Amino acid sequence: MTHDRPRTRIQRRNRETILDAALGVFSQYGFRGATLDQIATAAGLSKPNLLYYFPSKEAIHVALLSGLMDTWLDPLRALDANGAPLDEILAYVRRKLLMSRDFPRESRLFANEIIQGAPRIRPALEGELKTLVDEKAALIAGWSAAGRIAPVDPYHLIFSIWALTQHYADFDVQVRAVLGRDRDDPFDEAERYLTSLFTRLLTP
Amino acid sequence: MTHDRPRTRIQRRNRETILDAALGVFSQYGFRGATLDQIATAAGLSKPNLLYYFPSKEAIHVALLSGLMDTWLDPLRALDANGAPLDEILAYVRRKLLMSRDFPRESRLFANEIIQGAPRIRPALEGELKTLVDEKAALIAGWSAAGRIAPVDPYHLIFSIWALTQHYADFDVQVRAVLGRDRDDPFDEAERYLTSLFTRLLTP
DNA sequence: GTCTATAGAAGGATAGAC
DNA sequence: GTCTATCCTTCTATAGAC
Repeated sequence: MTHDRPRTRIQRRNRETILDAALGVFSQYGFRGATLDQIATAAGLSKPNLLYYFPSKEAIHVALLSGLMDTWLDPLRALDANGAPLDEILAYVRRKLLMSRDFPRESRLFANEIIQGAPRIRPALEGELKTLVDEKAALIAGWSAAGRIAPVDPYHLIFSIWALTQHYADFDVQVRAVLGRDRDDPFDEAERYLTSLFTRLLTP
Repeated sequence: MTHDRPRTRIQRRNRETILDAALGVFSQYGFRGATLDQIATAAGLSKPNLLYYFPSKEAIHVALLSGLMDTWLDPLRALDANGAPLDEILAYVRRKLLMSRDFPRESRLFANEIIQGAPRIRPALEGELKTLVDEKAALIAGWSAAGRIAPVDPYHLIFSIWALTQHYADFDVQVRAVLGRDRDDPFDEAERYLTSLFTRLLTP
C-alpha cells in the first residue's frame, strides 16, 4: 500500500519532493490549470513515478489541502484569553503576516481554492474553521464589551486581519510593481503599518 | 474582419454574450483551468462559433483583462484633491466595496491574474497602475503632512483598502461560511465596519 | 453566421520491461 | 522503484457544409 503510509526513507522523501513541487504548481495555476507534467518536471521525476506515490492528480491536491487547514489556523488558535487583549491581537497579526512572508505558496493555494468556490474544503470552512472563529470571536467580543479594547465587530476584525496579511502574499506581484525597487522590504513596511493600524483601531 | 470592430447588432450582442460567459468561467478557474467548452455552454453557442468572434481562447481573456484595468482604477481616479480628506477616502472605500458586491467576477478575474504572476497585465501594473497610485499617494501624503488626516503610509493605506474590499468578493464563500445564515448581508456589515475602521485610523 | 466533423496536440492514467 | 511506451480522453483550433 504505497499510497497510504510511507515506510521507507526514500518513500517519505519522494512524497515530500512531490508535494513541494505540486504546491508551487497548484498555488500558481489552480487545480485545473496545473498539469502532472509540470509537477513531475518540478519534482525531477517522471510522470508515472508521481502516480506511483499518489493515485491521482486529485490525491496530490487533497494531500496538500488537508495539511493546510491546520497550519493555517494555528496562529488564530494561539490567541490567548489570558493575555493582554491588544497585545494578543497584534501578535496574531504578526504571526499571520509572517506566514504570508514565509509561506506565500500555501497562501495562494488557499486563495485559489476559495476563489474557485472551495469545492474541496467547504466542509472544513463550515466546520473546523467556523467553530474556531466563533470561539475566538466570542473572546474578542468579551474584551470589547469589557472596554479592554474599542468596540468592534469581532468577525469582521478577523476577516480584516486575514485580508490585510494574506494580501501581501497573494498580491505580492502587484505590491512590488506599485512600490518599485527603491523601497524597503514590503513585509517590513507592512508590519509597521498593520501594527499601527490595529493599535489605532483597537485602543479604547 | 470579424475579430476587430463589430459592425452589426448581432455581432456586438454575441461578443457581449461570449465575454459575459467567459468572465464567469475565467474568474473561477483561471486562464489555464478554463475551457472553451465551458464558455461555449455558458454562452449558449457552439465552440466553433466562439472562435468565429474571437481568434483564440487567449484573445477572449485579453479582451476581458484590457477592459478590466480601467474599470478597476476608476474609483481611485475619482479621489478628489479638493474634497475633505477623510470623506474622500471613505467614499473611495465605499465605491470599492460596491464594486466587490456588484462585480465579484471581475474582482476574481483580477485576483486570478495577479496570483498567477500577472503574466498578461504586468506592464499595466508597472505603468498605468503605478502611475495613478503614485499620484494619489502623493495627494494622501500631502493631507497627512498637513495634519488633515493622521500620519499614515499612503501606499499601504491604498493596499489596505484594496485588500479589505476585494476580500469580500474574492473570499465570499469563506465569509459566508463563517458568518452562517443568521446574519445581515455581509456587504452591509462590511460597510459599517470599514467606515469605522478607516475613520479611527485616519482621524488626526 | 452557425453548425458537424475532425485534425492535431496535450492531458491523466496504465502496462510492462528493467 | 523507476523508466519507456502507450491508451484514451479532453482540449484548442480548423475545414467545410449549409
